[in-house]
Amino acid sequence: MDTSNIRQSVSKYVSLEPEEVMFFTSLFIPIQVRQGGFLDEAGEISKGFLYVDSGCLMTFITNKQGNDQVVQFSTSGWWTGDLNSFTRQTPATYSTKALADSEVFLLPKNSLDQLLGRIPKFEKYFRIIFQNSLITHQHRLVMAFSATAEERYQEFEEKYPVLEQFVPLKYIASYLGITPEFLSKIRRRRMEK
Amino acid sequence: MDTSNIRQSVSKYVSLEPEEVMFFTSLFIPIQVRQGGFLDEAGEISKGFLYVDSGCLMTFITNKQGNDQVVQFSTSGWWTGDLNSFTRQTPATYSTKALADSEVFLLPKNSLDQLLGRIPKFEKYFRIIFQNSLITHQHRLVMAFSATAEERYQEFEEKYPVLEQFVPLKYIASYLGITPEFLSKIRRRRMEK
DNA sequence: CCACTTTCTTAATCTGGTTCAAGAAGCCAG
DNA sequence: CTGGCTTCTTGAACCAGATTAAGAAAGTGG
Repeated sequence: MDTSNIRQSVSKYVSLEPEEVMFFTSLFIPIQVRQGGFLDEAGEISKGFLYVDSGCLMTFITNKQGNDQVVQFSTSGWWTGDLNSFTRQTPATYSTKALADSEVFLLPKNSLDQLLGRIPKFEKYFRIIFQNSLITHQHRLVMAFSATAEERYQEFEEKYPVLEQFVPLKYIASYLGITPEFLSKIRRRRMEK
Repeated sequence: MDTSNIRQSVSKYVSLEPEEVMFFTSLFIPIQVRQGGFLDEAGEISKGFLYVDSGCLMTFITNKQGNDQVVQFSTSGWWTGDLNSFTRQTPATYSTKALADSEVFLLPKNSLDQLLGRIPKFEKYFRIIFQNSLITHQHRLVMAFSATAEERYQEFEEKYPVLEQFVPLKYIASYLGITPEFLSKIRRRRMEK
């Protein structure tokens, strides 16, 4: 499997020596997963942190009522996984599955520890990854509380036009924090205008 | 102003040489702020990243309807600020003000850049800070979408018993994503049981 | 210690979004 | 091509929480 995508992602923030590149790419476990396949399952300890090379994943939690609540969609170039389970090696609350045939790099906990120990520059890389993700999450939280479902849907469409092509609407509804029925209603209201 | 609190926070994740401690403490600007005072204001470029040494701050956004939507409360040992404005030096969307007389360390952008350049160990420190904050935000998002206001209030009380002592209820309501009137109703419902 | 402002509560009414139920439309696997 | 599964839509009844308005309580500054 080709590592050019992830190497480029890293080189956007830190520059590496050739032997460092060799080392870091050797730590990843490449995984090919078919649509519907799972990469991590709630209840088990997270297998690792996940880099999406191609395809699309969703990370979600199954709540008490038995509904899947989408926490994040991840397309190529994104990291995902259950951070808490991963770092503390405790049973995961989130599951991650493929919404399309995908190519993923899995970075197990001890590999990340090795990586950070040997090439501290990766601390910077992940610091920036987490920082950006944090900014996004803060924004989503504000939107969840102060925007209507319709406004959230509109922003979603503008931000992730590609996702709308192939992600089932019920998952988009879940990501937006509404029921599929209501998303349907919003979409119709739209068409009528 | 005493830097022992923040030095301890850093030493929890990275160990520093004495001269490194000297350097990093020299970069912070200590600020004393009275209850109600502002540390950052939406529209302006963030003055810096904020470490709360004592007291309590709240970071919030004023939405179109003119209501303050609380993004975060920060008590001693917490970092806060408008990360996006801070890193990109663009006008802030969030404001930060003191909910009690507070002692704060301000770390301006160029000081942080210097710090990370000279002592890369701080990349690790902030990587962990952001990572933990991200985990918390993901959880809050899930709760926002799949728990009732009452459940969220209960969790808030369990997690931040101290905050409830002195933070005005209207801000707690805002943090929970509900109106003060509804929080009032929840509280009464509680008492009656 | 008194006016003024802010916070908190209560109650009535209203609404964005849910729930339930059922049909229509896709989408495979055999 | 077809039977069965999952997704999507529609509509009616319903509910969690918002809005509006008004009074009570608590700060706070002069």
